Amino acid sequence: MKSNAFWSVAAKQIDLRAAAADHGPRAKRQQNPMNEIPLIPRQTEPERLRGRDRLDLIHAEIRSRICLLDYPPGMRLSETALASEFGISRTPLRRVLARLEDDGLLRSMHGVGTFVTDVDYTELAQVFRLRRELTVLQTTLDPVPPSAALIASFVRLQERGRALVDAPTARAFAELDRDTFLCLLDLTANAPLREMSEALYFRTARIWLQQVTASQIDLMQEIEIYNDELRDILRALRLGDLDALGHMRRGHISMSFARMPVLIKAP
Amino acid sequence: MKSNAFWSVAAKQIDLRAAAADHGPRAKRQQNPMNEIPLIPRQTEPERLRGRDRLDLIHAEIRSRICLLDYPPGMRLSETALASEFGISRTPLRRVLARLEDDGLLRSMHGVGTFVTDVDYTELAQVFRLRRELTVLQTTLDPVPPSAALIASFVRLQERGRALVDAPTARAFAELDRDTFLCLLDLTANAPLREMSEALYFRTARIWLQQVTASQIDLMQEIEIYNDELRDILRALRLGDLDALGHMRRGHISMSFARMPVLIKAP
DNA sequence: TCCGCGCTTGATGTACACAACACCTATGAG
DNA sequence: CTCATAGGTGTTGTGTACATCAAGCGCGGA
Repeated sequence: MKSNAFWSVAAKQIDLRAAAADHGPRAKRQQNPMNEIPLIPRQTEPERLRGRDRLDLIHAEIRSRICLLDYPPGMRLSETALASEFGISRTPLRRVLARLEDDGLLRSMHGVGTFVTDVDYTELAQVFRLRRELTVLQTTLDPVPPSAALIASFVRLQERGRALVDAPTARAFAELDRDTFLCLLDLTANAPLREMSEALYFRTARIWLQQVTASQIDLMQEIEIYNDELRDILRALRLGDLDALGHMRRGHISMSFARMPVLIKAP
Repeated sequence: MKSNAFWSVAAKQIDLRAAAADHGPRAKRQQNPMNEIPLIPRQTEPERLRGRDRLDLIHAEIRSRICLLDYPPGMRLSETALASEFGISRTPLRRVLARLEDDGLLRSMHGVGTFVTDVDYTELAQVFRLRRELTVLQTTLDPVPPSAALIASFVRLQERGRALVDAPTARAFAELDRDTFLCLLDLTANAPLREMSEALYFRTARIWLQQVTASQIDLMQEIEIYNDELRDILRALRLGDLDALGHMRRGHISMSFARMPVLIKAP
């Protein structure tokens, strides 16, 4: 009997989360409209996807668990346990873990185990410096005029940010930041830039949450700053001034890194 | 009996090529100095590497074959044939192919086969625009002062470029361009930037060679232009003026794309 | 008491057989 | 003669048993 704990219990929140946040983990999936038109949309078991889509969903799920510290750095992941949880064998699961290892989130050692990686200061600084520059490119390289739907999505994000003041939660804040990032990724049509920016974001997103949890960063102050940032971005979005938006985000990212307490100095 | 045609016949050129060009396909391999110090350097069978290094070598080899058009776009690759050639099973080979698929060089379809991807004009233009910007970052983000060894390597590259005038070969030109690119990648210490730049380069490197082979680009003219570029870069290297180097390269990349005849317009 | 060696144990990595899938071809009905 | 359909055939994807490796543990000797 396959223990489909994931597909039955967690499928609801996953579907919601993935549908909203999964803008493009594999951007190379071009739509094949003629290929599969199920005459009867099998809603009896919507949880069982086919082929590569299923692995993409599992990839996004494990990545989310790592970035939300459900799997904290240094934790060992059991391949057999994960395989049985997702109802698949070790072979396809290992493909997912290999991708996560290429993303820099996991590291597997023969005979020892698969561990969630930790981020040292050097890597963190390098990723932030690169993200700082790529943020500007996201609004200057192949810019897409903000659509009404995008602005509407952003208004909802802003409401989530305001609601966060009354019920401050580090995890909800991290999810908001992730969804905001993915939403703003639609401002460029450059597919390689989108893929790389997304990979870079998820590579260090957990560090901030880690420090907030350790009470080394003031959560309320961060929420206030973030709401101001959302306000600024929405103004620029409504004006269609992508240049201003990009440079403001560059400043915010730079300051966000500056507010981080330096954990470990490079030796 | 394993048909070790690759490890015995092609091992020599592979070792040479990989040692010179393989600056870092997997940049996350941090050196573990204490782990393996073979007391007796097993030169009796140097071809059999262990664990992940072997897969990295196979990955670089297949990638090289794709970019040098040994495997032209649209060609079908047989998993069983490749596995037997490299003397391994399908399981670890499929991990290599999965990475190549993530790199955008392969596409495998269930029940049909694994094919070398073709690059359409939209993707080519997006990659070039992004590479154009990243080139500047390679000399401004975490710059490394050019060492004497780097300049010496570059002098050798320049000699190869001059020798190309007397014996013009598209393939040798492509190899020179690849080695030059990888050599200049040492000018930045930003590991994520290096990884992404390298991935982007190999994603579209074959298009130029494809067009030269089709006689749509004048090879001799390209060689002359390239030698001028190498001269300019070496001047900037000797002066230590990385800013000038980066912006000159940006201009060269931009013109290189402009000289390409437009194959297919986006529909 | 401390060091060293070998066994046990559990992990990842690999090989192989089978399932799922798509294309091709032949065959038969209209 | 044409078209549809069923089966053959070769491919990729998956499941499972086994090989390989490293860390922990216990035992024995110095």
